[in-house]
Amino acid sequence: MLIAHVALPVPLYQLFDYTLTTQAEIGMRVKVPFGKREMIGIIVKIDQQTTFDIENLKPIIEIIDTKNLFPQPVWQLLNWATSYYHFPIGEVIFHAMPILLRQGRPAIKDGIKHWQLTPKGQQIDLNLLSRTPKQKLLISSLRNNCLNESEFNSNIYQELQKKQLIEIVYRQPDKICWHTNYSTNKATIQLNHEQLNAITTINKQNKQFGVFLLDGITGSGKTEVYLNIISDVLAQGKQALVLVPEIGLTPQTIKRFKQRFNAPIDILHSNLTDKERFEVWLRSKAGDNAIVVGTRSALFTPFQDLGIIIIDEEHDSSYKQQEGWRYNARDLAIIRAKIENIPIVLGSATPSLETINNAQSHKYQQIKLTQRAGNARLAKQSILDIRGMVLASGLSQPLIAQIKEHLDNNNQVMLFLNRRGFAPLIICHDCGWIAECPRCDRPYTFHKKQNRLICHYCDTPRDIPQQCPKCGSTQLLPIGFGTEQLEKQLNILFPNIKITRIDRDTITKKEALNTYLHDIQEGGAHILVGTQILAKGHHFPDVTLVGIVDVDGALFSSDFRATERFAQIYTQVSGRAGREAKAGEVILQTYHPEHPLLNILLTQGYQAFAKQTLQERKQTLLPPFSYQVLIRAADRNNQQAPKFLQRIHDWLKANYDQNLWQLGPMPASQPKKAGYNRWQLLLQHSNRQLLQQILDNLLMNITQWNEASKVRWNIDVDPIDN
DNA sequence: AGCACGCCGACT
DNA sequence: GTCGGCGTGCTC
Repeated sequence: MLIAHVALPVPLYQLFDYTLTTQAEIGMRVKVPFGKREMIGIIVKIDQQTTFDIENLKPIIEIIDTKNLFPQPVWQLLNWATSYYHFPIGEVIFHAMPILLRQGRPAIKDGIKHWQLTPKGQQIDLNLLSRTPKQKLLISSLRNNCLNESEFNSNIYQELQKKQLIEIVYRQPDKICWHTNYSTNKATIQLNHEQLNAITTINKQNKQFGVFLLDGITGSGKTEVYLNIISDVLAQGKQALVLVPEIGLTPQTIKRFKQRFNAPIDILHSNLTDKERFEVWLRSKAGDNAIVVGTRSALFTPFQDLGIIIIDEEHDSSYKQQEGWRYNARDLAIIRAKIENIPIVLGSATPSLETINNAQSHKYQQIKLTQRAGNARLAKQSILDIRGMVLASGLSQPLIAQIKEHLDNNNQVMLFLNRRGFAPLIICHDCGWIAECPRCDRPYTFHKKQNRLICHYCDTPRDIPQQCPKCGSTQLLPIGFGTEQLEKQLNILFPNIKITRIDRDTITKKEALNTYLHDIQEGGAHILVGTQILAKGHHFPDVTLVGIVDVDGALFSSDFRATERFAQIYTQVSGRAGREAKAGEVILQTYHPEHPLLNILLTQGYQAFAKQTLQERKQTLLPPFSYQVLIRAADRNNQQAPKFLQRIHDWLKANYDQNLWQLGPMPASQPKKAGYNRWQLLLQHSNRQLLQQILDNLLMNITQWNEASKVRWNIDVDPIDN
C-alpha cells in the first residue's frame, strides 16, 4: 500500500499520512479529508510506511496537479528553510504559493475563449441559413478559418449557439518567446572605471554560484551595474530576479528597468490582486518573462531558468518577515543562489554588519563603488549640542537659524524625526494620569488633525477624553513632539514656506506620495518633514540641509542594532544632501555630542563605524559573532506564557552546557499587544550547527508538552528586534 | 489554524 | 429555559 505524506497549512510540526491509490508525485497538490473538513495539501513524501495506525488512514480525495508544482531548486529551498527556521513545513510551503494555488486553482493559464464549429455546424448545408445571412457568413468564415470574432455582433453567436452549430472552447495561449527579438536599449550613461570593474568581476563568475557585495556609496550608480549584469543574463536566455525593499518599488526604478529591456518584466508589489500574482507565478515558471522585480516574498517565484539574483539595499529590514514564518529573504536568497548555482549580488551603500563581516572573511566578494556620478560634493556634517537649549517642538535656535539661511537661498530643507503624530503622550496636569491603550499598556499618541488618540502598537483609535478618568481634571496636556507637531511649529516659524510632511499618516495612498514627490521636485524653498520613510530611496536634488532632530533615541536604545540602523539612515540621507552646484549640510541635534560611535560615523564614515561596531560585537559575542533564536509566547492571563518559557529554559539548562546562553523568560519589548501578554526567551550560541541541533531536540520535546497547546508560541531564528 | 465539544453566566 | 463566551482537544 502506497502512503502519501502530506504537508497541510496548519501550525503543526508534522505531516499527515493518507493512502494513495493512483499515480502521484512529490510536490503535487492533493485534496484530503482533515477532521471535519477538506483541505488542500502538498505531497512531501511517498513510501509504504506510516507511524500512524494504517487501518485508520483515510484516502486522498483528489490529486489536483499533473506534475510537481515547484521547480526542483524552489522545492529544495523550502525544505531547507523548514529545517533552518524550525517552522511547520505546511506553513512554509503554502507561504511560497500564490493564494489561488493554495485554494486549489489549476496551475495553468486561463484559456483564451474562442468559438468553434460543432460537428453539426461542420456538416450543415449553408443554404439552410440563407435567411440569416450574417449567421451564414459566420459559419463559412469559421469553416475557412478566417473568422474575425469582433466582426459579428454577440447575439449572432448566441443564436448559432442555441442552434448548436457553434460552441465555446478554451485554448491555452501561445508561448511567449521574448528571446527571439530580445534587445537592450543602450545606456545613455557612460560607465566609470569602477562600474566597469564591477560588471566584469561579476560576469567573470559566469553562471556559477558566488556572492557579491556591491558596496557603493549613494549616487555611485549601483542600478546601472545591475542593469548591465542583467542584460548579460538575459542575452544568455536566462531570467533575473531582483528583490527590493518594500519602499523601494518606486515608479522611477520600474521605469528604468522597463526602458532598458525589450523583454517582459513583471513587478510584484503589494497592491496586486491574487489573480495578477498568480499570473506572474505562471509566467515566470514557464519562462515567459525575463525579469521579476519584487519585494520579500518574490523570492519564492519559480523560474524556468534563473540566471541571477539581485538584492537591492540588502541591509533593509523589510527583507525580514516579522510575523508568522519569520524568514529573512536576503539570507534565503543566498541559499537559493547556491542551490541554483548562480551568482547573487547584494547591493547597498550601507551594508549590514552581517554582510560586511562575511565580506571580510571572504565568504562574499566585495566590490566597491566610491565615486559619485557627476561632481557632487560631500555634505558638511556637524553635531549640534543642544544641552541647556530652549527647544521649540524639538528645534533648537541654531538649527532654526540654519533652516532660515538655506530657505533664504531658495534651497530645500529636510527634517527627520522618527515619531509620527502630534505628541507621543497625553498626561493629566493635575494627577499625572497617562492615557494608555488598554490592549497594549502603552501610551496613546495624540493626533491633532484627526483629533483623537491612536495606539501606535495596535493602531486602534479612541476619542480624547474630556476629563481625566482618575481625578476629573480637564487639564490634559500633550507631552513630547512628533512629526505632526514639528510641521505645525515650522508653519509658525516659516509662514510663507511650503512644508510637506511625509510619514505613514500622510502617505496612506500610493498616489499621495507621488504627488508630494512631484511637488518637491519642482524645486524652490521647501521644508520636508518626515520619519525614516523619507530616507529611503527618494532623490531630492534641491535639498541642501538635512536636520536630524532627535539622535539620542537611536543611540541609547535597548536594541543593540539601533545604532547600526541609525548609521545607515544617516549615511543614506547625508549622501543625498546637496549636489554639484550646491554643497549640502547635515546637522545632528544631540544631548551627547561626545558619543564615540557618533563621532566615528561623522569623521570617518560608515565603513569605520561598521568596523568599530563589529569589534564591539565581537567582544560582547553578539551577532554576527554568535547566533540567536528567540522563542516567543503569548497568552491572555499572563501566566501560561512565562510558565511555558520557564519550562523550556529549565529543560535546556538541564540538557545543555553553558555554551548555550539563555536570557529570560522576560516580557517582550512590547509586553502587551491586542489583548495578549507577550513573553520571550532568547537563546544564543556561538555555534550555529549546535544551536540548530539543540532546537531540533527541543522541538521534539515541546510538541509533546501540554503547556504548548495553551499558549501561542513561535520560533524566530536570527531575530532582528530583540 | 479551524472546528467541535463542553461547561458556566445573562438574556429573549 | 437557551444563546454564546472561550478553555481544551484533535486533526492522518
